[in-house]
Amino acid sequence: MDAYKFIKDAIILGKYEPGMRLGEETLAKELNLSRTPIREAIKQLEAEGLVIPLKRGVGVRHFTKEDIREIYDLRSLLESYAASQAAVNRTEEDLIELKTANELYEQAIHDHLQSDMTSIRKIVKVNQRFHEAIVSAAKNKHLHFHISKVVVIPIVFRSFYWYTDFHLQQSLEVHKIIFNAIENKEPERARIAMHEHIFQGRDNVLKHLDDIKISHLFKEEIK
Amino acid sequence: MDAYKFIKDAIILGKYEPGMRLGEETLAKELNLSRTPIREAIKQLEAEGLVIPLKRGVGVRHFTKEDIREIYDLRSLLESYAASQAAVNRTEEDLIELKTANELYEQAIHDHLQSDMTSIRKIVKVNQRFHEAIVSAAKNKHLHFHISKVVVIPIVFRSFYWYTDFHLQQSLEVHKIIFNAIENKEPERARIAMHEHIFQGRDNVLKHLDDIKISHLFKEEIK
DNA sequence: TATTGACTTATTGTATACAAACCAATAAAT
DNA sequence: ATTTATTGGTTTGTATACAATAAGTCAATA
Repeated sequence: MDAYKFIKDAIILGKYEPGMRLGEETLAKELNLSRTPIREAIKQLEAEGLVIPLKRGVGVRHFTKEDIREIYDLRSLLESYAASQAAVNRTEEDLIELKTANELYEQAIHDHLQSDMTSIRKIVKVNQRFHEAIVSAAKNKHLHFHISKVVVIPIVFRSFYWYTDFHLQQSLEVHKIIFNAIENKEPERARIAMHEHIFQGRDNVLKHLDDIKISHLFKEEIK
Repeated sequence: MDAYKFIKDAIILGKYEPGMRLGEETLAKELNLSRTPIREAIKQLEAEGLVIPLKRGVGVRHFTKEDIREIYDLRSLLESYAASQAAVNRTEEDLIELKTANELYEQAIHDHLQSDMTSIRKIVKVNQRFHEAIVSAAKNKHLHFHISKVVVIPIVFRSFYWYTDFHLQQSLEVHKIIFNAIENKEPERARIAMHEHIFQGRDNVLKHLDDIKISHLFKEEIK
């Protein structure tokens, strides 16, 4: 298996504690590979900022509350812009994908049962699909590239864990507004709605993050 | 010497043609290193998008006119935001650095002689210092991280080559406006000025880029 | 008891050898 | 003549060995 993907997934799933020292040898054994491909994977992950060099070896990067604030600011800036550009550049195909993603999202929320992890994961997935569709519709590959790097981080600290039914309902409404604005080619309305949407998410996360360390509440869901 | 730095500098200086196939062995020989550290460097550069995997080996990424448009859009978005945030978060120290950078910029432009490469490079350098100071003053490490990746690319295709005296004079004026806005804590004015500034740069580059390939007009300046 | 220094061990950095994949060119067959 | 197969050389992918360096440990001394 590909070392880069494996380690990245492991980080996203929270398999490794932030700050925890990962030895090359250990990772190599775990993956039945030699150190060489492991090192390359790590270099890539370093360049993406998911992993940092430690005294000896590397560690999953530990994100502070300050980081979270900064990342959401940045993400909001980028995705709001993507939404506005989507409203300008979207094709009919984009619109179809957007519509599908949103219908699936509505469905997933409808089917959702409080604190059922399977249905939460489903929601996370279709939510990602909707956001991805918007970024695609914006037709800017470089924007896309950078957003994809920024978006990973909230996943690492389990932002979705704190979704409440109220928040989900609210999200659904905003998604609809965003879709509508993009459909009707109203960039400014799309931008504002997206901005609001992401800040709702941010506030929701920050509320639950008063100096608890964000680590790993989902150990059981890791194979 | 560090392989990552070496190769990156070589790309920025235009030592390698875009799309040109770079073999690991060749690079290794050039640097008196084995392939192992070279491969790591390449993986990092790939993650930054400066280099792409080719049929055989890697190549310096070739940026099209479309890329340039996208990159400047993105850069403008990010740096305008940085300017507005700088106007909010700047400290007194930031202000001093900003002032210094701007005075050096004025000096450099004043000393500038048409098409003298040494003085052009001087201008480029202090210009970078000014922009860097703004991003620092914005106090958002993640924003900083992504801007630094975006900013490299215009350097790769020698945007400064086409600076005219008129453009330089214009730049100086805008720099002053930006500084002023940040000093007086006027985020919106800073944002707009920065946006305008970067778009002037963009238009200037695009004007000169009608499907010539941007490659490497400065071979002689490379050791 | 704390601190320094030497020694031991663990971990990364680099080189190199070999395996696998790939491209190209040439030869054979239709 | 055109297409397909085969083979040779080049280039990357992976493993492994060894060198360099940093960390940890324990004892000796202040």
